[in-house]
Amino acid sequence: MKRVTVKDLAKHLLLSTSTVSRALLNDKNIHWETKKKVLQAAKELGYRRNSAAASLKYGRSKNIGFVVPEMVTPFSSKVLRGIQEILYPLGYRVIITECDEDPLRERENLLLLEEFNVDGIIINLCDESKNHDVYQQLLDRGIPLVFFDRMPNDSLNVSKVLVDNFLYASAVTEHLVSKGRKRIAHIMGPPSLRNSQDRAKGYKEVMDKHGISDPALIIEAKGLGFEDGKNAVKTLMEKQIEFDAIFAFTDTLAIGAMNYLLEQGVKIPQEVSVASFSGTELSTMVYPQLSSVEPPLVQMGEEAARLMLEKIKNFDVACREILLDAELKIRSSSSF
Amino acid sequence: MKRVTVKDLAKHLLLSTSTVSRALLNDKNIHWETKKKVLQAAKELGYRRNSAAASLKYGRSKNIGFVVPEMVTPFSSKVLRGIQEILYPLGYRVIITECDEDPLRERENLLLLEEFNVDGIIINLCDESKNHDVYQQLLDRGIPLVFFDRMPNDSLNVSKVLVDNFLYASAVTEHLVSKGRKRIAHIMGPPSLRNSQDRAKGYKEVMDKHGISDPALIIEAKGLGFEDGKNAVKTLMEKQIEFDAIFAFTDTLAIGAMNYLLEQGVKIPQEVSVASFSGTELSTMVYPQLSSVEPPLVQMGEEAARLMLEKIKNFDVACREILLDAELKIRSSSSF
DNA sequence: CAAAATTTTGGGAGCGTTCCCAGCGCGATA
DNA sequence: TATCGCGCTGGGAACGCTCCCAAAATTTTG
Repeated sequence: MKRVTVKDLAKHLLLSTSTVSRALLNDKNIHWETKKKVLQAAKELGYRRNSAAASLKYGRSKNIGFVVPEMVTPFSSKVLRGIQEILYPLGYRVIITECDEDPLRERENLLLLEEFNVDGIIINLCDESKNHDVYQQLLDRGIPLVFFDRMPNDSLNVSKVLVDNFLYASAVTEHLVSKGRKRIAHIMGPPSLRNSQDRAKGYKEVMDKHGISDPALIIEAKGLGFEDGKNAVKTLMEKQIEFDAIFAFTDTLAIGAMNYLLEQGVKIPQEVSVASFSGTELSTMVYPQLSSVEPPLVQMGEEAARLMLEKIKNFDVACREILLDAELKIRSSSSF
Repeated sequence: MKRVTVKDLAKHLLLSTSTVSRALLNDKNIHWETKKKVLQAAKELGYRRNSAAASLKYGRSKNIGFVVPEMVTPFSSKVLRGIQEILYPLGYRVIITECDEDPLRERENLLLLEEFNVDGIIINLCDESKNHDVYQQLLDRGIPLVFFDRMPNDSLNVSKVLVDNFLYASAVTEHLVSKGRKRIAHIMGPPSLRNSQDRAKGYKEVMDKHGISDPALIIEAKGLGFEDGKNAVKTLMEKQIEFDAIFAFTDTLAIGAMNYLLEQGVKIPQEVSVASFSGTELSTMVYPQLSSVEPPLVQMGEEAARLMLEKIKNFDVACREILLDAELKIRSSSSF
C-alpha cells in the first residue's frame, strides 16, 4: 500500500540512504556491484522516486508549463508533440493548461504553473497586450518564457518561434489573385493579435498592388471558432457583398465559412475559392480539401523546446528569435 | 529573483511560520486581523506557495493524471474540459499525457505519473489487455483509477464512465437500414478494444435481424487515423465489394472514408450514406455533415472527475460504473 | 480576583530527496 | 612503518511546507 522510499530500500539492503540515492542517480562514486544490487531491489520493491521531494531539494522540478488558448484544434497538439519529442527523453514533463482564449484564465494558469515550480513556460498567448505584468514577474523570478506563434507586443526578455505572417499572407493572396480572383474577402482574426494584423496587412498589400482593394471585403470574425467563420460569411452575404474568394485567418474559420457556402449551394472552388492560414490536419479532412499556409508545427515545438533548454541551462543567455519557413499547400479549395 | 517563502513572510511580519501558514491556509485558529496582514504582505511580496514542499508534507499533490491515446482529435479535449470544470475550482491540477495509441508509451506515462505523486489517474486506455500489471500496481499503492470510454477487459477495482456501445451501434445501423440501405459496410476499430467488438456486435445483430449480413462488408481499419479510414474504403472498392452505406468506428475513420468517396466522385448520401460513432465537432465541420452517435463528452469528463473525487476522499468506497446516454445525431451524410 | 476556558501564537519535527563532509579500508609510495 | 591517495560508504543537514503540541494572551466564569 505505502510507497517505497529510499529509506525503505536502504533498510532492506542494509545500506545508507546516501548510497542508495547514489545508485539511483547513477553517481560514479559507487561500486558497480552495490549499484546493481540497489537497482535490482528498487525494481523488485517497485520503488518510484518521489519527485516532489526531489524537486524540493534540487530546486528544479523538471516540469515545463505549456500555456495555450485551446487544445481542441490539432494546432497546439502538434506543437506539443514536438516539445515532448525533445523534452521527454531528457526526463522533463510537460504540464498543459488551456485558457480558452480568455486572458484572465491565462493569467491564472501562469500563476498556477509558477506555484507548480515549473522550470520554464512555453506559451502561445491569447491577447498580445494583456498579462504582461505576469510575464515580467515570472521572468523576474528566473522562470524563462518561450513564445510561439503569437507574440507579446512589446519587448520582453524572451525567446520566440514564429513564422512570417505578412509574407505568407501575401503569398496566399497572390495565389488567389493568380487564379483570376478579384473579389477576395478576408476573414480577419481578433485585432488583439499581431498575427491578425500582419496577415491582414499582407493581404491588403497584395490587394492594393493589384488595385482590387475594397474595405468592404474585410470582415472581422467575432472569435476563432467554426461558428465564427460561418457567421462571417453569412454577414458578407447578407450585406450583399460580392466575393469570389475567401482568405481566412485560420483553418477553423475557413472551414466554418466553407460549410456555410456549401450549405447555400455555392460551389467551391468554382464559384468561391477558399484558403487559410495556419492549417492543420483539419484542412485535409474537409472536402474539398482546404488550401492553407502550414507552419511546421512539430518543428515549432522542437525549436521552442530547444530554446527553453538553452534558457534553463543559463537564464542569462541571449534571447533568440527563430523564424520558421511555412509551406503554402495548394489544395482543391482554390485550384480548378 | 529568489522565490518568497513562508519564512520570508514570517520574518518580514515578525510572526512565526506557523501563523503565516495558518493565514495562507485559511485556518480558523487565527485572528482575522493577522490573517489580513499576512495575506496583504503575501500579495505585496508576491508570495507563491511551493507546491512541491506542500505536497511532500501533505502527502497529496492535488494533481490528477490524465492518460489518453491522443489529443489531436477533440474527443479527449472535450472530456478534459469536463474534468477541469469540476477539478479546477477545487484546486486540483490535471497533468495530461498522450500515448499515441502505443501501450508501451502508456505504461511509461503511468509510471511517470506515479512518480509525480498524482492523487489519481483518469484514463482512456489504448489496449484493453495490456498494462494490467501497472494498473494493479497503482491501485495497490492507493492511487485510484477511473476509466472512461474504453475499459480494461477484466475486473479491476476501478470506477468507469461509458456509453452502451452495443445499443448505439445497433441504433446507427438500424437508422441506415430504415433509409433503405442493405449493403452497409462497417469499418471496424482494432480488435484489442472492447468498444470495437461491441460496436461490431451491435452492427452485426441488426444486419442479421434483417437478413442482410455479409462478412465481406466488415473491414478492419489498420489504425484510428484519417488515412486509415481512407484506406479501408479504398480496399473495399478495390475488392469490388458493393456497398451503399458505411458505419465507421469513429468519426475520424468516417471522415477519411468520406473524403475518399468524394474524391472518387461518389455522392454522399445519395449513393453512399455514412455514419459513425463517438462523434465530435469534426462531424459538423465536414461537408456533408456527418451523422454520428455523440457521447456527452464534457459530461463524461465531469462524471469521471466526480468519481475520482469520491475515490480520493475514501479509496475503499465502492466502485461505480456510470452509463451515459448518447445521442444519435442524424445529419446530411445519411439523410436525403 | 483567581481559576478556568478559549482564542491566538510559536517551536519544531518530519515529509523524501540530495549532497556535502567525514570516515573507513586498502594498496602504493617514501 | 608512516603517509598519502583513492574508492567507496555513512551521517546528517537542508529544501519549504504543514501540523501537532505547548505556551501565551485574552476572555469568561465562579
